[in-house]
Amino acid sequence: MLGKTTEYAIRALVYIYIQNMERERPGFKEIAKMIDSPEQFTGKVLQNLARAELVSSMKGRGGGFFFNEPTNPITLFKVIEAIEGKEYFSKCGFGLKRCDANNPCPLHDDYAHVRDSFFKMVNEKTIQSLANKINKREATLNRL
Amino acid sequence: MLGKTTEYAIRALVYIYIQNMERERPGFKEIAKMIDSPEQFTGKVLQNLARAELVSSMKGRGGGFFFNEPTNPITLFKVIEAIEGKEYFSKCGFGLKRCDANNPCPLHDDYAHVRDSFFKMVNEKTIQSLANKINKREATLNRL
DNA sequence: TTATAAAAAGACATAGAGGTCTTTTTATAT
DNA sequence: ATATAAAAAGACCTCTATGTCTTTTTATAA
Repeated sequence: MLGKTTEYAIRALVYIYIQNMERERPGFKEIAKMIDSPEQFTGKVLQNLARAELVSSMKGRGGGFFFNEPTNPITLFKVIEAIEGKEYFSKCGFGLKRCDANNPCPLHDDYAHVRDSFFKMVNEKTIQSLANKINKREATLNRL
Repeated sequence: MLGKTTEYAIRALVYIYIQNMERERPGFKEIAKMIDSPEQFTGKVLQNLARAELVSSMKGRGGGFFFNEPTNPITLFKVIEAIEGKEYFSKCGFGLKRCDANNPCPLHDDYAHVRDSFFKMVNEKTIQSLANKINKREATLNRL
C-alpha cells in the first residue's frame, strides 16, 4: 500500500521520538542502522521531513534530529501526505479520471469503504502512539 | 493502492466481457481506445493475462480477446495476484521483514483490519459483477 | 494459395522511485 | 581561531513501472 520511502519516514520518526525521550538527538546514520534502511537515502528522506516541518534538525557537533514540540501529535496521515502527495486518498480505485457519486465507476462505493477505513486508521495512529507501543514492549521496531 | 497496470487489466477484462456478451471479440487497439489506456502497452498487459490464463486470445483475421468459460467468475483478487504478485496482501504495512503475531510491528492489528477489508472486497467483486453493473447503467467505464 | 488482419514477441525508450557518493555549510568543543 | 562532527545539498546511479516501435507468427477469407 505505502511506498518504501513512506515506511522509512514513519520508522525514522518513531525512532527519533523514542530517542528524544531519552534526551538524545540521533543522526541519520544511527537512525538508518536502527530502522534497517539505506543510510544516505534515509538522510534525504529526513531532509524532506524537516522541510515539511514534521521534524527539526541541528547541524554541527552534537546535532541530529528531534521534535521541537514532542507533545504535538503527528498522525501517520501527515507523514503519508508529505511523502506520497495530497491525492493519495482521493484517486479512483478503478483508474478513471472522472469518477464521483454522479458518475461512479463500478467499484466506487466498495472502494470508498476500504479507503475510508485506511484513512481513519492513519488519522488515529500517531508517531507518539506507535512509539509508546514499542516502549511498552507491545510491539517492535525489530532492533529495539 | 493498485498500479496502473492492474487498473488497465481490470478495465480491459470488463470491456472484453461486455463485448463477448454481444458476441464480439475485441482486439487490443479497440480495447485500449474504449478503456482509455495506451494501446501497445495494453497489448502487453493482455498478453500477460492470456499467459496467466485469465483470458483467451485468437490470432489472425477475426481474432481478438475472449473468455473461454464466461460463467467461470474471475475475482479482482485473481487479477491483482497475476499482475502485482502473490505477496501483495501479505507484506507488513510498516515495512518490517519479520512481522507476525508473535513479533508484531506497532501497526500490525490495525493494518490487518484495513488489509482484510480490501482483501474481502477484491474477493467478492468479479469481472462479471462489474460488467453487469455497467450494463445495468449503475456504473460507467467512461466510454460506454 | 495468397493477401490480410489479428495477436505475439522482442528490442527499445522514458519517468519516477529508490539509492549512493562527494562537497558544502554550520554549530560546537577545544 | 581551528578542528571536528554533524546535517544539507547536489550530482549522479540503478531498477522497476510504464510505454512505444518493429518484426514475426498465425488464422481466416478471398
